[in-house]
Amino acid sequence: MRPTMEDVAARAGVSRALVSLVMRNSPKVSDTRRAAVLRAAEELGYQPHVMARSLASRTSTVLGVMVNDLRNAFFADIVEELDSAAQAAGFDLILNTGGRSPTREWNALHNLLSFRPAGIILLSPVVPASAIQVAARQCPVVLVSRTARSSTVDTVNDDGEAGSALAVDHLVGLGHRRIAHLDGGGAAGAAQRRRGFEAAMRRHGLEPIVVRSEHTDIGGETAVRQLLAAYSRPDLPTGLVSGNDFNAVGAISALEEAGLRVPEDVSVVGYDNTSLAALRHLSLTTVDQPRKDMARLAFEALIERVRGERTEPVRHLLHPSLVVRATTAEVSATGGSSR
Amino acid sequence: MRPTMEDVAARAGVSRALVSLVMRNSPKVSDTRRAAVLRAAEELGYQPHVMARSLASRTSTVLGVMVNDLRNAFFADIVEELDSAAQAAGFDLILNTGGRSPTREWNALHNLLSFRPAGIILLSPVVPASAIQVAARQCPVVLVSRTARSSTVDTVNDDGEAGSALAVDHLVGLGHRRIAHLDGGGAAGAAQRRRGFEAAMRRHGLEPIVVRSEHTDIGGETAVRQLLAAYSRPDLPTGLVSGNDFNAVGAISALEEAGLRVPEDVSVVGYDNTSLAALRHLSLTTVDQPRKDMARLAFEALIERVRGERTEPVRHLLHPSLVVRATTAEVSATGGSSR
DNA sequence: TCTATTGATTAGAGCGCTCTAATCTTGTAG
DNA sequence: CTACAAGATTAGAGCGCTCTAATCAATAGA
Repeated sequence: MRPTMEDVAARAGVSRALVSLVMRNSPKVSDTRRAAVLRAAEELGYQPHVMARSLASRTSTVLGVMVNDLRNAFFADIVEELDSAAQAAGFDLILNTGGRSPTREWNALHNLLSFRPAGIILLSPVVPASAIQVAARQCPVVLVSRTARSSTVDTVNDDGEAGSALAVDHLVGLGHRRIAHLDGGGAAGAAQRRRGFEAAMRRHGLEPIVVRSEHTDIGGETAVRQLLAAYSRPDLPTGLVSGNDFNAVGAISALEEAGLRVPEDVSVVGYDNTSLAALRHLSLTTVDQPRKDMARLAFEALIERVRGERTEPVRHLLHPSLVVRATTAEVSATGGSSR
Repeated sequence: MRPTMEDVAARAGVSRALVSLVMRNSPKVSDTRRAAVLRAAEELGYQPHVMARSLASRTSTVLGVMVNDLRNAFFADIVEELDSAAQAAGFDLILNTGGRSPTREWNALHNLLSFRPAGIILLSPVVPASAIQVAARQCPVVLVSRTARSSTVDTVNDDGEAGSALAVDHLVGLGHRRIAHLDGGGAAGAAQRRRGFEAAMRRHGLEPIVVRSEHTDIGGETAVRQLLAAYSRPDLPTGLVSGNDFNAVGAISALEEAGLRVPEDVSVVGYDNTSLAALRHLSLTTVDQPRKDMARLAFEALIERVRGERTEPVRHLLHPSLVVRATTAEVSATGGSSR
């Protein structure tokens, strides 16, 4: 059996309560006793039992994190950042996945709640708002990559409309006028990105072209094939704004397969600035969401609520930035197409 | 305050103990009472408090998972799989990251242990064996992608030597004779992969060429440049076995930059079969570690220990397989080089 | 010398649950 | 009708800790 506080107390010749004070760094302990307790604890290899502590103190150091899809590097980055923030602040992360299914996610959420965590962060959840509301009644909840109306939950999002606009402005600045958006269908944030694209195009007095697609490389390929079938070469869009990086990679494949060069014939912009985009082999121009900042803001918002320092909801809308790499260039003299 | 068992008991007009039995699906409860309790619980929105439960029962449903690096899709996949296995078996995952630093990892490990978890799974840990031993004295420990001698810990690894051999055999079968390995330096499993490469080459009566590199795309680029500088074109290796997929992608970039075509002039094989390799744009021939199986075996091994069904250590060494895609081809008639 | 006063220490209740052992109900056999 | 086994229910201790209030020791003031 692992040593308990009682064991340490006995060995140090003090009471359990004193050991408790030492373990919590209370200032009202004499140096002599503190040293004795610390030594006894060391000798026994004692470690406080967080669960017992949390039960007795009616407070929790546990933060629940639900990730919609860990495989998505975007969330993995956020989780890493949350983890280090939590560690620094003395909190422990409990993590689980929702597997993109509302049912599984609902289960996962329940599991988290049964720990009576101090707070919960949901990364791009797909459960209905009512489920989130249920959770919010039990502890502070922060949503990342998902909006909410409820005044009891905070949200952190990137401004998808601004992100798409960034991409469009960049392409227009390079002389492109026929620009298409390969949209992400029902994926999180896809609608925003599409709206931003359309608005930006209109602002430039251009006609937005939208191809329904998906946030996968296959989706990008298929969409480009559709584009190739629908337009004669001289009329083909010279600029593509993909819903995300995977989609962009697929689009590039299909373009090259069709004998079109990137960026000489067609420029392509991705979204998310995943590690994929940064690969020199691809060197994808893409929109970067400030992941670190998003994670940090989410964490801070949560902690503020946990500490009861704030009751007003907070809505962070972060500004993305454009990372220009090698898949975009000035539209060519020939009109950027034909051949 | 959230309702407790006492509240449910009061509302259902029974004792707390009875509620406890119902919550644990005990068969020795009359249907009438069970229904009453369930209804009361429902009405109050009662949920058992896992921590209190674990404290009282002296058992834990918590499994600790430490991930060396979540950003690495390989581990993300394993975690996802572990999560679903855990959920199915009624366990909860507590996760944290070591950030590839032994110190941070040691902290993370301590945090996990302070939950008195039922067991711990370490994914490619970098802490010293002694630290693992300390953990193993507290609860069952399973190591993934790391070997151990201690009889109290189980391990799950892929057979890196066999994996490299697979790559070599494939290339030799395609007629390649000058084959180089871009090794992963100090990365986990890199030594094994190199040994496997060397052994396989010798088995074929060929001289192994090893370039010290890293498990990154930059590493792959640099290594190929070294190769290009060291060999005249006709003598350049026609086959490359990279330490992992990232490295392979970097290698391909550098080759193409130098005017060499993949796979016409040089064939390249990666390792890990990350989602990267599967992108049609890259279509990288690579060695696949059976991640799902690895996760499942790790979970099973842990649960067996947790349940006390086994005390003998278990050493799973999984056989990788080769996924042939588009970056390898028969060595060309011209000798596979020059020009 | 005696009482405040301050700081250090401890007793003891209790967090929400489980578990053992005891108690209460039945149903059934004698 | 009694006795008793089997099943259903509950009392109560206790898991490892925290927290309040009480106790104790030591110094200072009168």
